[in-house]
Amino acid sequence: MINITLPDGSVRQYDKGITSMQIAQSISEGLARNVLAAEVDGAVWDASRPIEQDASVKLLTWTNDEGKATFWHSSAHLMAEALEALYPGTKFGIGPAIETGFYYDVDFGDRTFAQEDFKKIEDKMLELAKTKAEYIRKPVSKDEAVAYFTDKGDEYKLDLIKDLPDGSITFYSQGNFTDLCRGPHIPNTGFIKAVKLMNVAGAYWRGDESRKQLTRIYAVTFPKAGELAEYLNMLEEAKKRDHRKLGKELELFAFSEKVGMGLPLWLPKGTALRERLVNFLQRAQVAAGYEQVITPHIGHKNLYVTSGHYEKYGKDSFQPIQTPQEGEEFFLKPMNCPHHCEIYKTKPRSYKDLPVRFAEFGTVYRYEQSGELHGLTRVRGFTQDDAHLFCRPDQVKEEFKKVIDLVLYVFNALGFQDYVAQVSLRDPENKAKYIGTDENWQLAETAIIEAAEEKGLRTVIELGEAAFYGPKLDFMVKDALGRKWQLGTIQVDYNLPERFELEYTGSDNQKHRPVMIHRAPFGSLERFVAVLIEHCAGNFPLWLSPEQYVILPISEKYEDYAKKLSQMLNNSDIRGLIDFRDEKIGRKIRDAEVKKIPYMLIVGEKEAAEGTLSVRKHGTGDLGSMSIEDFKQQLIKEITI
RNA sequence: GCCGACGUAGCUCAGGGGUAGAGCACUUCCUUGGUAAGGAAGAGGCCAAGGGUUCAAAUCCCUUCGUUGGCUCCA
Repeated sequence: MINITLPDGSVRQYDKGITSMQIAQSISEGLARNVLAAEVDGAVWDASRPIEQDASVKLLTWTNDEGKATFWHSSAHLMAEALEALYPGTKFGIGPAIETGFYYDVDFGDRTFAQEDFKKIEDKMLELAKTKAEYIRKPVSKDEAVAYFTDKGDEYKLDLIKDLPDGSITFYSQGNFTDLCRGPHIPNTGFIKAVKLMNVAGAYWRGDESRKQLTRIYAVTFPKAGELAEYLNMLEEAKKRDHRKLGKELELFAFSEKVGMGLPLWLPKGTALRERLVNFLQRAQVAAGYEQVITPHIGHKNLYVTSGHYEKYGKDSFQPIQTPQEGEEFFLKPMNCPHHCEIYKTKPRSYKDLPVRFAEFGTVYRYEQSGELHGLTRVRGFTQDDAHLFCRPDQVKEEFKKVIDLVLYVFNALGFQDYVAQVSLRDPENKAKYIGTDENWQLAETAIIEAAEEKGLRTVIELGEAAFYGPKLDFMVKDALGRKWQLGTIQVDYNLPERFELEYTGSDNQKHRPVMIHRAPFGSLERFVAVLIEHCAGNFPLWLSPEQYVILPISEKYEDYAKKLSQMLNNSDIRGLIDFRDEKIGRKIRDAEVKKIPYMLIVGEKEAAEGTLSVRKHGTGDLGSMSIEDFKQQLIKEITI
């Protein structure tokens, strides 16, 4: 007999070799029907795998993330089986579960594969699922594994096996399909009730640009047909908040083929929004001891030779601007740091002066790969809310904490709750590729981790993700469609102070190198506005809203009153417009609602006579009538942040 | 940059070898109205650009540009 500890702490006794599925059955039939896999002493196992000794067991169902991942991973095998049945000779790369669903990288040889084939594959998968084929685990020796895939002619699997130690290799089979796989899997294919292929994409084998590109098929499956419908519906809803769609509808920004790809045009309303964000941050930065600076949009080649960017990015960036002067070259500035370093050098600095903080809303240009451009989140010309802090090594942590405070202040003011702080550190295996002394890195990495901890940030640590010049902390958020974007960033830099030979005089009267911290709470105004649009689905906080009200006269008889009202509101710095169109009030309200204007002020005979206004709030409805003064006060209260 | 999809009126889209359609928006007229679309008429397009096949191309083929889903990249 062995002792099985369940998550509630209870201990049950079973015969040696019991499976998680049998444990589930001993608890209830209903539970057994839903068990997909089990966590045994922390590792996820097949529900059918025998347990040979005392263990703690957590049964996994569709409601656990691990259960879902197992379900989707098994679905990937099912899809592979369907592909093999429909297209014999298909070779398979890897087919993991992802956040929602799974993919499989496959090589169809010369056959082209397109979305028309989706239906056929979905049908085949459902057909195979109905057979309730069991997923069978089989440990194999390395030789056996090699023999099987050599015989099958699948070089990708062989490539994977090459790196696996003998004795750790397992195969999983279901129906007519056998795959190299560590597992675990769901009990049988019958659990899979709904299938949807999402899209196809090219993906390099093992993520390496120099290797062959395979066809990656993304799909998602569910244990109930209704859940698929729900999921597709959710995707539709998410699309409605896509910043590219809302940006067009709300007339915030546009792109023009003639101007060039990835170069956003800010329309009047978008500009109004952006300027308010700029003013907001500028005020906060002044309060935090920053000094505003301005630098040109181009810089001499030598600036970037000194900074090292010329060597690293010269060929892959916008090409130099020539001048009538033979051999003279200027570059569009891809970042503001080198300019700010030169500002630092305009005079000798003492340790008593540090830290100094130079802030600039600096527009930069980067030649991003064409396939990378995406709405406002990835563009070729954008404005960073940049600043560079120059401080002593012993000030890094304190400065870091202050920057975190500033970022959190910005995020709070705009209602961002859902973000993760990603701390990017050196790859400990490969310290050679980083610049700067071991001691300084140690100091900076510790400072960042401690600062994040002391500020109570939800943090993930990524080893090897640091820039070559220093560790960093990025605030990551997700867009409406679940894609992750980096907003705020704080980076420590040992490289540029070195290259620009920045110094300060210490209390010992010796020259020392300052540490440079790059930081941008928004990241870039473009990306921030994009994420903000999606975050609030276009319903901006009142203080940011391009129009705060629209006056809707019942008929043209009340236009004079509307103008008077608008004048009074404008005098109190409340902005908006009047709908003079010859339309019925119902129509004007509808249009204002669609345009997401926060307040609709309806004025007619009654209001004009009493000197009041009838207020309707976007998305809420009629608030009744109130005096002009009351409305003004209410708005001013709401606007104050 | 690579793989796939797409590009028709300002917007959202239908059509599809025989020289273009809807709804909304726009203009004019009627209507002067009370909390999410009043009525009528009109105007608007080299069907992304270039080349080819054809008696005939918006439609089929090729190239380019742009958009888009991924991959790689992201100072």
